[in-house]
Amino acid sequence: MPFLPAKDQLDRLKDSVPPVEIIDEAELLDKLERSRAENRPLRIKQGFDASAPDLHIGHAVSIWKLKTFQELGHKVIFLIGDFTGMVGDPSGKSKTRPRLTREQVEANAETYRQQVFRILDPEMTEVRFNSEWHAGRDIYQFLELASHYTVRRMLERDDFWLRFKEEQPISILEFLYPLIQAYDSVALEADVELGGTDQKFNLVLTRHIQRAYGLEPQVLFLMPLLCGTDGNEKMSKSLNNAIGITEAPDEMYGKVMSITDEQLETYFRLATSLSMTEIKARFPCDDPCLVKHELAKHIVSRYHGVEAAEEASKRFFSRFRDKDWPSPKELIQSGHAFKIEDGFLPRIMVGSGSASSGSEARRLIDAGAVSIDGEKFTGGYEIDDIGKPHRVKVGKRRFFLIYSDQAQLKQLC
RNA sequence: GGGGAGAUUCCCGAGCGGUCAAAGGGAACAGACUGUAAAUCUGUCGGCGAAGCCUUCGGAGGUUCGAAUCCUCCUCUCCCCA
Repeated sequence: MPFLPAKDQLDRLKDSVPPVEIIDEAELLDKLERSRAENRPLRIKQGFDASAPDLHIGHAVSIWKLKTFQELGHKVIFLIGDFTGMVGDPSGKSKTRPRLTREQVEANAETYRQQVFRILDPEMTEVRFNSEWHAGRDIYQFLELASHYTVRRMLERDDFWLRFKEEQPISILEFLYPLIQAYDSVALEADVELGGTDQKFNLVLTRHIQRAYGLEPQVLFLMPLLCGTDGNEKMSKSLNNAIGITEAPDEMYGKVMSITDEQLETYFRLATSLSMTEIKARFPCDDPCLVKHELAKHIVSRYHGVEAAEEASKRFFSRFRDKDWPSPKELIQSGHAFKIEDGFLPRIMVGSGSASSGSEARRLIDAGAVSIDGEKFTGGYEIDDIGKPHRVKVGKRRFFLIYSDQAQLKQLC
């Protein structure tokens, strides 16, 4: 497949979700020209931490951009930071992050593959691990790498400087990390690297190190960060504000519905493939709820298809607007049916996963969060009539079915 | 190497011998309300078939009728000096 003219490629790359910054655009054009002249795809790299293998729609912002590069005929290198994961990054205040074992890294890598190939084309993707070149390096090579940068410049990085001023610990290892990462681009001879704007420092350092090793520096694509569903922090699984790209349609839909109204337009811009004109046409809007439903459908269909999105939307309406309960059949099919021995509710709730301990279950019951067959449950902690199946609701969105013998289930189906 | 400060529940952070399962805030969960799993208000927020009991305040010992609080040692962090 012949490559498009450099300028056309650049236009495509700046379309849809444009990068916040390209360092440097002229260099990129030059690389694109040469790649076209030599009929050689560019090597487009992005690195991912091996310790947290769950990709969310915030990561997806730049993964979709990788996809665009693939569509233009370039090669994507999906780098998994397994070496760095196995060393164990001590950053993050008090607790040392656990080191990953070889097995965990393998398992995480597999999880990554499953997730990332929902977006990327496996044929044009190279999955690499940075232990390939780091694991066997001797200390001389390592010291040489370390000689290319200074403490002062390292301290320029915002979060280091902040922690330094705040008298927070910074381990030497953390200083070394950006260098280790930077070497990845040397080993891979990357032409372009993508990353969030929060990675700017690390990525700029990468160019410096590539030059030090006699390579042409890679072009950086700094991609915008997507805010989490809470509306003020960057999306991250550990902050519990993330929408995973493999989450079930209903979960995904509901989570999109829980974003704040202020984030609505940003989500349209960063998490859908709609053009700027299409998005602009919707704002300012006087019915955010309606537009949010539209957004939810767009996002769900991006990962699960249009049909699944429509289904999820219908279920959302019936469950939260009309307050319908799922039918027994649905509950059985989705694995939310539990056989019980007796009617002691706290244990039933723990068994069904709707409470993490008996104490929590009691609190939920006391707070009036539990309904059985449509009625708020107020009968203490014991269900009297266990001779027939019951539908149980805990809070707004946890439903399950309980039954005491198999024959009852058959009747329901 | 010397001197000083500190480590508290998911996170931040008060507590400095009994009234401590530990203030306050954030997160989370629930209830009410709604246009929504937005916003707002209210409540809950270690475990136990719940009477009472058990386990938690960096780790290990000790003092005391009684320790998150006092003592000893250890581990880790920050600051100042070298």
